[in-house]
Amino acid sequence: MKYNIYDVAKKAGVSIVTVSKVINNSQTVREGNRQKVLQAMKELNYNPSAAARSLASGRTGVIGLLIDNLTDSFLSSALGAINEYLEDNGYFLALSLINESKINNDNIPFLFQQDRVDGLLIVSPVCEDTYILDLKGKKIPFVLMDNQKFHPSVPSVIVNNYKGGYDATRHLLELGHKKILHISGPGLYMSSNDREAGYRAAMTEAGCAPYVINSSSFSIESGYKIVKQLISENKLSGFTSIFAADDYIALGVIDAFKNSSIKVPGDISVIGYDDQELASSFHPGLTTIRQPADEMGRIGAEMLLKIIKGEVKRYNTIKLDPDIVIRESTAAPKQ
Amino acid sequence: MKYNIYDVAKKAGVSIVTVSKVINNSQTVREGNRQKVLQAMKELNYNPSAAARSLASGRTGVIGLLIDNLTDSFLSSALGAINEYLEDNGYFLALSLINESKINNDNIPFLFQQDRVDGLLIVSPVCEDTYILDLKGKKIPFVLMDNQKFHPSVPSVIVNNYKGGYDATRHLLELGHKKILHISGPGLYMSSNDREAGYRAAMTEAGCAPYVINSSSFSIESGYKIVKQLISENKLSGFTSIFAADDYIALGVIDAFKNSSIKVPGDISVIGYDDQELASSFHPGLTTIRQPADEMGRIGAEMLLKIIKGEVKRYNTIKLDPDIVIRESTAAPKQ
DNA sequence: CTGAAAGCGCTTACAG
DNA sequence: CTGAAAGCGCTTACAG
Repeated sequence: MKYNIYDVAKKAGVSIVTVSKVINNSQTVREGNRQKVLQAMKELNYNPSAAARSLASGRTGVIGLLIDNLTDSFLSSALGAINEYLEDNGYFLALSLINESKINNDNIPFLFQQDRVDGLLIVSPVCEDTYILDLKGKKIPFVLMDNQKFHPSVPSVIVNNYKGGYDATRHLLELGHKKILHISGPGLYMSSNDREAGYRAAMTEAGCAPYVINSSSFSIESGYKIVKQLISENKLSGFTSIFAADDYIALGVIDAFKNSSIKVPGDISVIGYDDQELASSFHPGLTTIRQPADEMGRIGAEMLLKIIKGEVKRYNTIKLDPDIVIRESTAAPKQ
Repeated sequence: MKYNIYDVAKKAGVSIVTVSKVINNSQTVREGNRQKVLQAMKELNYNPSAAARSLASGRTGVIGLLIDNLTDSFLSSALGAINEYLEDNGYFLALSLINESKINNDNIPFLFQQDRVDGLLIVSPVCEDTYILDLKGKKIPFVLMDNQKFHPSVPSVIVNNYKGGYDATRHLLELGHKKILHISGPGLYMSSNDREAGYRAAMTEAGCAPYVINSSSFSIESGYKIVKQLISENKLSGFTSIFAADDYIALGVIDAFKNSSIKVPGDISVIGYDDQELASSFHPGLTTIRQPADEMGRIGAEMLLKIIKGEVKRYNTIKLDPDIVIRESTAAPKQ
């Protein structure tokens, strides 16, 4: 019941080479023959063997994706775009969920085997240095996405976090806020530092003094705790708005305000970062900075395929700009 | 620089058959030879070609996973367990993100090709009937996980939603609540109906009258809207607690209460379902029913491998029991 | 326990 | 535009 390329060739009355050419969309096949082959393939319900094609051609048709966290709706959205682009181009996606903390030289991910994948997409790595060298040594094509550090010789697509931080602050400034508190993300992440730098630049430019508190993690709990402590120490007075380094922190901040009967945005405005799915779910809806996840996914996948096909020589980094999404959590300060 | 099995055989001073046996962990290799082969493989940094192995053996070593949504922390946790089990057993995971609404006979997912995968894991399908037939026809082994309908002839691992609904209600009853409102999930899902049935059984058993409102979706927004409307129509009075069909609904419910200055659990208790990551993030922490996601993932993956290896003849459905996780959102009713 | 031989199903120069 | 031939790198009976 399972047919091979010889069965198709016989049925179509051509050689297997011609069948192979039809399978591979080669232009050098007479239209009449192409039709005969197509017809035969259909009648036999023929599917070329992926293994045989890989073995003969040296290509696998699979792209590996390394990612350590899927709960993030930003990543999940990027993943959707990647998957779509890849399928459209005849590749398919193999997943490696990694806990980066567990990676070391003895424990190189499964997919890092030359013949398993044609290329690798590495999403939001924290300690990318660990494998960049390994990958380069093995000559496996790869693209970094949403990476923290800048690697001049590695193709990557990242988001302009400086601009995001700047725009978030500008939004608050334009509403009339002057005392704006920034809750920054973990210093481990370049994105945290960039967002903070954007905030500082906007503040300085406007002649306002920056105030920054550091959050130990991008989490609801952390935002909640920070605000609770600020309130209990009475250090919040004077601030009319908060720019949180991400939506989770912002959500925790707002939760703390709700539990303390402080109105958002009536008493204080809050802006987040990422436009997670949750940002629009609670009331008030969270004003935030949207990262172009879909675009990032598509561009990264596109870049990788180009590298694989050898259409690209110079590796470059593409930096995408975020947008602001205005909802209800920000408003002009009370007079 | 890329070596094959002949290079290893020559270096080790044995035939390629012996090398192959070492690769495949065959027991019939003299220990001394095994060591020589292992040594040679190491020195040459040899990796067997996955494509060649697939072609020769007819096995691919990849398991396809069909899933349509990754933002759910329940699924994401199951996925982690699946991934781990599969890697430990030498398989690797190919992902197909599908929008089930787009599936039809002309648009059968990519992975449904006999020679691409050794088997398929189908997680939380809504309209599984569409492909069960297709898959059976193609004789691709598969396991359904967290499926809605009961398919006697299909191996699957599901969670006992009836028991979850019953236990959630019992918890409230035992705290002393009598007027318990249930916000049920979309009727499209079997899980919604089962949870509701569990609720009704517990209520009836306790001699309490059930009250059910239907939520059109498992979402924060929906829970929020329902409660806001209940409050505005003054229909909430009398109820001392709410059992929401999932955590998202519960979170929306609590959010609405916060915005209306109704205290949880002081004025009203709320229990959710799923133990999403978010359940413990907000204040008060949400009491909820935890689904054994890890266990489900591992058992499903295990089942599939057994089927693939032919170790299983009878297909059966495994039903797992959920646990209750008690946090701060439930308490005894006010006197 | 070991190995010679056949075969898995394609693709890729190459010659025509 | 077409096809004969070689080769991709393994696994699997089978015989010894």
